[in-house]
Order: sequence, then C-alpha cells, then structure tokens
Amino acid sequence: MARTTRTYDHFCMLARALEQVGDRWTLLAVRDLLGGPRRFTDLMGLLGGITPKTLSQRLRELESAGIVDVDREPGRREVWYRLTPAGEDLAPAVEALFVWGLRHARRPPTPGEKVHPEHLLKALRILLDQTTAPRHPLVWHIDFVDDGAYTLAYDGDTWTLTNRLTDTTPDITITTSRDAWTRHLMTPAPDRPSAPAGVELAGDRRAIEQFKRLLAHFPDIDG
Amino acid sequence: MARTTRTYDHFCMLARALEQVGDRWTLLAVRDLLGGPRRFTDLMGLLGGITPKTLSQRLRELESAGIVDVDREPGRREVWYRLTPAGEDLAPAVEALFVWGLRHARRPPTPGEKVHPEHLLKALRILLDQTTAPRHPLVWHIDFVDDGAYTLAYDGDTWTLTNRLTDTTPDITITTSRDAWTRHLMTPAPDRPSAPAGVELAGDRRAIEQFKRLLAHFPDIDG
DNA sequence: CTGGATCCATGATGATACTG
DNA sequence: CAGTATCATCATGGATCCAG
Repeated sequence: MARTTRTYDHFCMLARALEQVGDRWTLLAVRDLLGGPRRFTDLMGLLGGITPKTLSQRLRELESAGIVDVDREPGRREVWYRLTPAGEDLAPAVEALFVWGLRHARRPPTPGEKVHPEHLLKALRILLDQTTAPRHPLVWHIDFVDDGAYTLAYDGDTWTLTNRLTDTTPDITITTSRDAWTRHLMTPAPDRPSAPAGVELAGDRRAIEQFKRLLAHFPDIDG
Repeated sequence: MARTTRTYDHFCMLARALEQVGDRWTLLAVRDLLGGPRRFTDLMGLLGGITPKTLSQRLRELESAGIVDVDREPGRREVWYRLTPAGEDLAPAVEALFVWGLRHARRPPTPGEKVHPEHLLKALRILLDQTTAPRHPLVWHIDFVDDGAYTLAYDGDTWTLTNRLTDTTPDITITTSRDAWTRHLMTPAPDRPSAPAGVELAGDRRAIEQFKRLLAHFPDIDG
C-alpha cells in the first residue's frame, strides 16, 4: 500500500501538526514567509542550502495544506508565496522554538555558516518582545545597503518585524551592511563601540540612546 | 567530509532548535516525556508505529543534546528516560504546535489510527488552559481500567496533567476504559449522554456538573 | 520480558545540471 | 525567474534476532 504522504497514524493533534509542518525545511520556509510574501528565489536565498527541488516540493505541500497561498499572475514572471491565515497562526509555534533555540542552542556562528541579517533581526524582535516594554510606540528602519530593508516597530504592546521600510516616519534609521550589522550584534554588548564601523545611526539623540539600551543584552535571553 | 548529524548551516536559532528536535518522531517523544519519566517500552507504546531502532536513536540524540536524562541503575532491569530542564523548556513549543493542530488540523480519528487516551487528555488540558479559569483549584483523577491513571489538576493558575494518581484527594474520580473515554470525548458535547456507558463519575454532585460544563466545548478551541 | 542490534528495502533528501 | 531532470546518498520502516 503506497502511502502518498508520510503520516504518524496517531490521533493526536501534535502528530497532525507535525504531519503538515514537521518535514525538514518546512518550518524554516514558514519562518521566512512570516516576514511577508516572497518569491521562489528569495526563499532560496534565505534558506541557504536547500535545493530547488526540495523547496518546490515543500511549497506545494504547504499549499495543499492550506498554509501557503501561491500568487501566479499570467504575464508576470514572478510567483509570490504568502502565508494564509492558518499559516500566520504558526507564528507562536515558530517563535516558541526560536526562543528555545535562543536559550538552549545558542552558539556563535561557525565558519561557513550562513548568517542572514533577517534572522538576526528576528531573534532581536523576539528578545525585545520578551524582555522590554518601552513606554511609547517606536519605529526603527534598518537598511542593508547590500541586502534589503526592514522595519522593527513597537506598537505599545508587541514588536513587529516587516521586510520592507514602512511609510511611518522612523524614530531612527540604521544604515549598514550585512557584515557590519552581524559583527556589531555578535559583539558582546559591553564591548560594542559607541560608533561601530559600518553602522550608521540617524535620528534623535535620545532615540539612539534608547536603541542602544534596548539592544544591551542581546542575545542573552536570560537575566 | 562525513557529517555526523544533519545540519542546516544557518546562523539562526530556529534552525539550531530544529537541528535538535526537528527529526521525525523527536517532538512526539518529547510530548510523551513531558508527562513524566518513561521506560523504553512505555514510549514504544505511546509512539505507535515507531521502530525500536529509531526510538533508541532518537533517545540517544536527545540525550546528547541535553534534552533527556537516562536513568540506568545497575541491578535494575528498566531504564527510565526523563526530560532535563532544557527538555521541559520545550513544553511551550510542543504546546503551540498542539494548539495549531487543534485549530487547523483537527479531523476525527480515521479507522486504524491509534487513539491513546493520554493524548486526548493532553488536548483537553491545553484546551482548558486556553478557555477556562475556574475560581478554585481542582483535582480530577482519571483511571483507565485497561491502561493507566492520570491526574488533571488546576492550581488556580494553570492546568497540569500527570501520568499517575496524585496523593491529593480528588474532587472527582473518573473510572473508564480507553474506548469508552474516547467515544465520550469524541461525541459532540450536545449529544453526550448524561450517564455515558463505560464512564463512571464519582464525586460531589456540583463537582460533576462543573466537570461536564468545563468539557462542554471540547474539542472546539474556537468560539 | 525489556532494551535494544542487525539486515534489507524503500522513500526522502542532496548535488549538479539544465530548461521554458 | 522559477522551476525540472537525473543520479547518488542518507534516513527510516519492517522484520528478525539476541543478551541480561
């Protein structure tokens, strides 16, 4: 009896969930789609070592599970993948695993390990959500000259990461490169230079001070 | 270059977490260990179709990841597996996936699907945690004549499931069988008989009413 | 009986190249 | 840009066997 998809044959909702998102690469694809719609090659880049075959297979599985919507318009080359509401609902699970990794699987990047600034920003967002509660809303624009631009915003309740610059006027704008940003964030906070090379901070003096204060214990989630 | 364990080679804490717990069966083993220490064969039973080879491999991986502690005492036949504190910290992630499954992957049990009462109880615990807040602490004993016994308790803040009968005096005691309990819980609440066959409820009249009321919308997590 | 190990078959994934 | 095609390798499942 040829089984079309691998199942656990348990009547358990965790098993059911893992049948949908438990395959290798699947939750990493969801992680990258949580930032907003992406094209196939965007995902290829973010997912590092995945092969196109595996990625297209995963995307089809996610589509048929109702987790991803595919946007193909005739006459347009690009295909955009976006999460459905059911896909967005995976955010708490992805985040819980992320938090666990931050606590229990944190190691400096090994040589040859792909460091993508978006994933650092995601870790930062989660950490901010768990450790701080600023008094007022905040908007930070982070512009990677060699990669893309992101908005990290606090709405008075939670922090949000968006993979583009929002229309809102930012409190600060960070202009940097992937390497400089990675180097800056991976430097233990006490050792960080106040004017790090390759990281330009623009904005109000107090907003910049607040930014540095809020980043002060990244990436230590404890204490 | 022979890679001993499969990695993603991403500097991302979600990828790191999934390298530890992302393999097939791993989170299901953690799920079953969250209830308390278990022996190899307990896990074999709870995990349904896993082969001993895969289970022992997963347990060794979990042990070397610091998620599971193995208790081998000389002169004792059994080997007990238990979660370390790092393993217990997986509870939020397991639960978030469970909740997602409850919302988005709920289907009645298909014929041939193993139904373990413990997993139903776990779903019930999560649901109670998300939907109710009784005024006072509660202790329910559930005794399966053909399987084992569990305690579902509310301490004034959260619900806990334990895979044995605790010493506390229970508010109610349910004596049932795997089949009868499954049949009862899988019947839509409005159709449940007030004196279901094979499910004996013992205890104070008001406690029994409360029990029925609290189970009234299982397994619907929404609304 | 518990806690595995071993052998083999098969399916899932990876590397590389190529195409509409 | 968005994938397929082909081939090689690895992980998993099924069955069986074994030692304490």
